Amino acid sequence: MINTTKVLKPTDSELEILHVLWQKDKATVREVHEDLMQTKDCGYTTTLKLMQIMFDKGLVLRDDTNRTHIYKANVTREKTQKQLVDKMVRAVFSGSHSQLVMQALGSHTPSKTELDEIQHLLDSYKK
Amino acid sequence: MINTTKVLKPTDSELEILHVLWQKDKATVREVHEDLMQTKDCGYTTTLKLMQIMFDKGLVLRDDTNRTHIYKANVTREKTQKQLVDKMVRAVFSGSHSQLVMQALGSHTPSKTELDEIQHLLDSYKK
DNA sequence: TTCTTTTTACGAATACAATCGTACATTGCT
DNA sequence: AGCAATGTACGATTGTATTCGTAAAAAGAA
Repeated sequence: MINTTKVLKPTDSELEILHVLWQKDKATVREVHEDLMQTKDCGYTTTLKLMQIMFDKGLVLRDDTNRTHIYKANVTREKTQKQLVDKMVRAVFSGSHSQLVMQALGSHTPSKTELDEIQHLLDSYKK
Repeated sequence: MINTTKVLKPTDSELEILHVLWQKDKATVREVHEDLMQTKDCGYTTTLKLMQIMFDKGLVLRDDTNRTHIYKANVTREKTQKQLVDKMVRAVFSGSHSQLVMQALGSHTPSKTELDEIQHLLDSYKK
């Protein structure tokens, strides 16, 4: 039996594309590329190639019924974030989640709303 | 005038070495290697080469007075952690620190002590 | 139909991280 | 002195991420 549940860790560029797909739900290469161009500068075929690689890896799905393929993320924002945070906790904070929390909290003042959200989560642990 | 204040982002392997150096303060390649071998498997020259690269990058300092060089971290744990967390916040959480906090907090139950630490930091923001 | 545009597919170049092998110098032991 | 062990330097290899150029097919415009 082959293990097919291999972890799919997106690279930095792949993450940029996933952000667009998470936001748009479905999109063509052209649409993703136009969006990316707002913040980064690269050729159309670069975006295309990346999305093809992501398809090979299983990071995205695509509908190739028509000539212009429609792409869709095949990993959720939440799972991906959790996966990358866990990796960072292990590599940078020797496995201590709360050390990361302290660092992230300490380097940026949260707004009132954010403060409340975090407090609420904290309270749920206190019981 | 050359800009010498370039950001030094350690790679995963370099980070492993930095952890050892942060813990030991000063160490030889041999000492770092022995330590690393507890968790990873690679040859001595691999560790040596990595530490030489880190020296070239300015990530570590070394005393080469004697044949056996003594290495020392040239970046602090705190600055490095902050730098990597900031990068992750940008790449994975679109710049929202509190989103990262929520994710890190939500995926792992903190101990009583950790809870108190976080609460204390939170309280300092509430005023 | 003919020319241009759009799109996919794919090979190639470049850059960097990580690993190792080998050469050579120094140290210490017999 | 002779030899093994230890250490540094450095080139070579491998793998992966990123980027781009080019070819070919399909679609659309003139």
